[in-house]
Amino acid sequence: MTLRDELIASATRLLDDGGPEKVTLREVGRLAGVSRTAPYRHFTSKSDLLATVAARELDRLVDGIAAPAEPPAALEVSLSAAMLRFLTWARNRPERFRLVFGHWAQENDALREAAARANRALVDLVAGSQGSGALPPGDPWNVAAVVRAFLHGAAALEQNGHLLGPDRVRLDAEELVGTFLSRASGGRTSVSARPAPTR
Amino acid sequence: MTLRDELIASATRLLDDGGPEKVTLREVGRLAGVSRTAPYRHFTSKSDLLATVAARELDRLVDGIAAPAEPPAALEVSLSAAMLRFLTWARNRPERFRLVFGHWAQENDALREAAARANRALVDLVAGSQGSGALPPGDPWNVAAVVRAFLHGAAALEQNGHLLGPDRVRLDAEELVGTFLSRASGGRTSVSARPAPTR
DNA sequence: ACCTGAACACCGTTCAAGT
DNA sequence: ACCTGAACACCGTTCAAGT
Repeated sequence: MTLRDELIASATRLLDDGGPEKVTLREVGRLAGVSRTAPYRHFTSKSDLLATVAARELDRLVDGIAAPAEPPAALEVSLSAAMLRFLTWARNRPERFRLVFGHWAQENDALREAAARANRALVDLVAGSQGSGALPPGDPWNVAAVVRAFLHGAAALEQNGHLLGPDRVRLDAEELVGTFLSRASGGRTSVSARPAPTR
Repeated sequence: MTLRDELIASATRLLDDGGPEKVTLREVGRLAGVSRTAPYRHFTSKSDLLATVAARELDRLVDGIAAPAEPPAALEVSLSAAMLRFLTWARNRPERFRLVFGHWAQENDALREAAARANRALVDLVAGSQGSGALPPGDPWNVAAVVRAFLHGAAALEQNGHLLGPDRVRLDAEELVGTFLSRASGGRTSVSARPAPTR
């Protein structure tokens, strides 16, 4: 394991522990057994280090979510399962979710590439679901963007406590997936499968 | 105008200019013609100051968006117009959008109250649209949460550059509203009204 | 009651210097 | 080629002291 990888691992641990502001280069270096300026030989800045963490996590996420089910499932079930898996990930790794899908002023090549790959995987799932009638027809990029927006918002609002029901009861993001999909399909299907837990 | 209001105005200006990290208490004080520790007589911390800015902006937003149209419009047009207005606000005031709907660890009373008010306004719009058939039936809190999640995600992903079409063309959040609403209503209506610009 | 100036404990980043 | 230690220019926050 190279020092670069060690630094990424340390940064990820600190991120999970207390968000980006807890990821100080001093502590990252200390955890890797190195000085506080050593990270600058491997990353141009703290922002660059975090972008690398984000890119790695997004790649991992796509691998975990887009993996074919065992045994192979119908495509609309795959879409629903993928959506639920995404929400589970966002809930279990809130800091990573916020980092990966947060605000990136100057973008990192690896992160942009990972985002494009994630998008393609979703478009494929959506197109498949349209073919089987679980989603209505229409430009798959547009429909995928609606799905993506819904998922992102559900995860973000749940974390921020903005997903309120009557009397400030917090709503469950997973429950919304059922509402979303049944409305989107015009009542043609109703899916309520629970996802296998992501690692 | 009290010093407290002056500090809020200064903080808002700095926020629009360069995000929360540009809102330094030193500069907030300087803009208000006061020392850098003076804000601590009016806010317990920088975070408390920002929460107050967020609460004010959210109140303003609800007033601007939930205002009855002139002349009065059908309810489903109101919902569509409100959604488009929200997206316009988020695009024109990206830092305020991120602040208001960002991560709030220790919540502020005023902000929580403003969020509840915004939620109620949306639930009313959704319930009205269900009554006129523009949205399918179902628990209005659930349907409103889906609408809210979609809107939040569309605004956030557009800002983050994650809303990609084929060949990395950036998709238009407003276009997605049409897709979202026509799918949600099961093709019963198709709305494409453009909103009046928010100030 | 409200404000100030100095001070404290942090940051990210740079750079000359070491091996 | 890679790492270090000191230094710089910032932060938020505290606190004794002023009016």
